[in-house]
Amino acid sequence: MAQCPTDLDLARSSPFFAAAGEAATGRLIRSGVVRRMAKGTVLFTQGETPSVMHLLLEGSLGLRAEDERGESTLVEIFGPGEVFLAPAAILRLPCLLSGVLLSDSRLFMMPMEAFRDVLDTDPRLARAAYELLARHWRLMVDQVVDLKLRDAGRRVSRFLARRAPEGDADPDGAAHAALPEPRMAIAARLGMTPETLSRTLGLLESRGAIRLGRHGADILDRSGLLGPAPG
Amino acid sequence: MAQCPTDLDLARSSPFFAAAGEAATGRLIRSGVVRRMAKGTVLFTQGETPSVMHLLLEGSLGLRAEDERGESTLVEIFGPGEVFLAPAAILRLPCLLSGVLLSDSRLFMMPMEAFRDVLDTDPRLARAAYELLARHWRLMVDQVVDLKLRDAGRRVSRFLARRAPEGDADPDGAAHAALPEPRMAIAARLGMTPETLSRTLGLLESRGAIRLGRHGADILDRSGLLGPAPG
DNA sequence: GGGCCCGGTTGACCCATATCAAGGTGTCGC
DNA sequence: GCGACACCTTGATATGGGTCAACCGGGCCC
Repeated sequence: MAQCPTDLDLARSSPFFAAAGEAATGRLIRSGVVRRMAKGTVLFTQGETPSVMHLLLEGSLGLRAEDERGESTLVEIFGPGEVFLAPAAILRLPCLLSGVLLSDSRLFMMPMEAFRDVLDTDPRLARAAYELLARHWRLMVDQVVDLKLRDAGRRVSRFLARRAPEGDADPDGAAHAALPEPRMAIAARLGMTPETLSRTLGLLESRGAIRLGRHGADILDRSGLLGPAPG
Repeated sequence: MAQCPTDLDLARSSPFFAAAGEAATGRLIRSGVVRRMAKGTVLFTQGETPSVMHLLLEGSLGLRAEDERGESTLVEIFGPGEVFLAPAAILRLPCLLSGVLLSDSRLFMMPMEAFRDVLDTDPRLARAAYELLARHWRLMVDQVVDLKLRDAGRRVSRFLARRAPEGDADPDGAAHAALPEPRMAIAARLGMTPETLSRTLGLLESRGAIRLGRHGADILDRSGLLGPAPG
């Protein structure tokens, strides 16, 4: 009940609510609550029709898919500021994926009904929704291309490069890519086994392209990451 | 210039325009034209900012991705009724993919500016847009899961099963899956080489699950398609 | 109608990555 | 501080599917 104001301010400042405008944001914020949840918590489950939408304030969430045999993988890893379940909410369909917290997190949760009500009446929320979906569609397309066209080395390299801030002050191009998620999760996201991820990171380090640390990697030589040239 | 009325009626009856409502549909229809284009035509090119949106009336369009080395693949194959370039239009970003006709086709083409104008003012078009994007997002997620979790045999089997009408009258479960696209295109869509696709289809046929024809396959035994059991 | 060309199939081989199996190493509870 | 466990890495082997090359077969043009 007693929600910390800073949490709600954080929610307001997320890209999604920023795009949705004051009116819609106010209505949605009033309808929801902020909660802290532990690593491993399953927020929604593949095949179930969700009843709450989630905005991640802090932490990390993985979208997990399970096939008919019970094998599972991570389709995407999202960080703070992201909103989930919009497609299921919009299409009134069961979730395609489960949402699992990869670290202790803080979330803003709003009832799906409230979201749909505001979506129907507020054009700016509709706009925020289609912009969000367009962005997420592009993320998935990028990943399909990655899986079809690039080998393990290039996939890992691209993943590291995208995690490291581009405009780094260091002229050497040194930048830090945080990797707080378990290796297993990152490997699944990249469509490979943890063993292959480990070996690939080792190779990159031995070439001097990166330096591996506890919870991340320093990128020492961006051009040394596995590019188009044979790896 | 002289647009055939039946073409425009066809456009009106597409799921997208049906969801967009009369007003928006009328405005968009007036702003665009119907054109016939030959197989192989590139409607839009990866990296370029598009200026027209396309609605496929008849034929087949492939979304092609090319990586930094010039290798390319097909991310998705779409049939009549589908609308393309919505994400690029919405985000005002260059195309992530090229659009190539896989067969002679008829298209309705409307200027992107018109689309954006109506999108800003008509809530029903906004709704059609986010429903379209939500659906397309789910298609891409499904494909990522396919690529990460299922082997070639299962991918081909799922592809055939989805192409064949579910509610078939024949109690044997016999149904026809049309495969008008070149094998090369289908193989790329499924993330494999034409050779592997050919061998996999051959295997399915030798098991009596399908019968291969000129431009399609009859599914003789749905349960004989490669399922969870070892292939 | 005959030859040519292109998409498709078939076969032999190979490689990237999965799989299986130990062996580290840091962290957390006691 | 010490044990134990979880996570990660490293090593050896197996394999699915890619690659390369030869071989169809059918459509099309002359």
